Amino acid sequence: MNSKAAEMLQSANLRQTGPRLAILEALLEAKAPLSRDQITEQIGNSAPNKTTIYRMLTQLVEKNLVHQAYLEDRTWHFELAHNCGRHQCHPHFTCTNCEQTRCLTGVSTPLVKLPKGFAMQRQQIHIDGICPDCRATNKTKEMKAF
Amino acid sequence: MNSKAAEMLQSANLRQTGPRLAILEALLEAKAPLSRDQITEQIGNSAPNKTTIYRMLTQLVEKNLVHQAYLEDRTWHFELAHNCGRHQCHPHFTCTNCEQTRCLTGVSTPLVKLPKGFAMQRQQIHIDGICPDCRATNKTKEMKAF
DNA sequence: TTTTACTTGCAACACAGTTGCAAAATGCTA
DNA sequence: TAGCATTTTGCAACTGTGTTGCAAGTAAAA
Repeated sequence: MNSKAAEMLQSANLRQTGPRLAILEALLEAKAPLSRDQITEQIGNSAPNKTTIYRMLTQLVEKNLVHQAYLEDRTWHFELAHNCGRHQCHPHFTCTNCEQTRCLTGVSTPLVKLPKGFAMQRQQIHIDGICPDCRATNKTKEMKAF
Repeated sequence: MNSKAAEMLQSANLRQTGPRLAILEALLEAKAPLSRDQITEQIGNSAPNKTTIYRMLTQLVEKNLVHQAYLEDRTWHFELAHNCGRHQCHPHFTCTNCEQTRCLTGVSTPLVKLPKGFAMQRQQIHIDGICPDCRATNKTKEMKAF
């Protein structure tokens, strides 16, 4: 039993229900941002309806417990709001070969200096490239010309 | 007549057709990345079918004449590949009040230093916030808490 | 002008995410 | 503990961007 999930629900003033605990536990175990589909898969047979998952995630985002990023495969990905600064999360890296997205939590990422008049709420950095695994095994389908 | 558009088609080895010239001219006139819908609107009555627009944009992206960004309103936005470095375009700024996206071509944006083993192909920076116009007129629907 | 290959438009489709509503679960109150 | 108001859930139908297959149209080479 993961009581961290229960704690988080309590701190967000949300009722403790099976579906909610399952979704939070999936996010707690994840090492990268998960799509709705990946959450369903991770939970398995007892996974809640997709509508429920989206609604739950929306609530968690509102409570600032979860961050969402919109990736180029046209799906939202969700992750717990750990390791995130006031104005930005860590950067995300998507491998153009294996198409996995991972978090780069260790790298330094200065905020862009905006021109006068602009007010920043959030800065997101997204990097495409080849991940170490794919480079090592040299299984790249095609090295795009860059 | 915009002969720049014709030139671009020639350099890309693409036949000169009405729809193609119209799409390119729309992009040439634009001051911000355009969605497919905005391109249609800009061209007006004689706008090509949406399938044609998507196919044309895909070709232009392959020829590296156009860059595309996937914004949070779930649509691709396209702009000419001007002012773009080898590994990154300028950052994009989306106002959370008026929901307009604009290019920040003047700001300095260092590349993130990736951990060992990662190879960068492209870095994209996206910033959410309030644009000067909305701050000046103070018409913000709601200032999100940040 | 003829021919060939490329382009276009249409209709049908795919698919992530949303909405309305009725049924079920939660937890508060008596 | 039983009853009740409120929240949560699941289902089905829907929305809207973007894609695909195919037949008809067009550019430009021969």
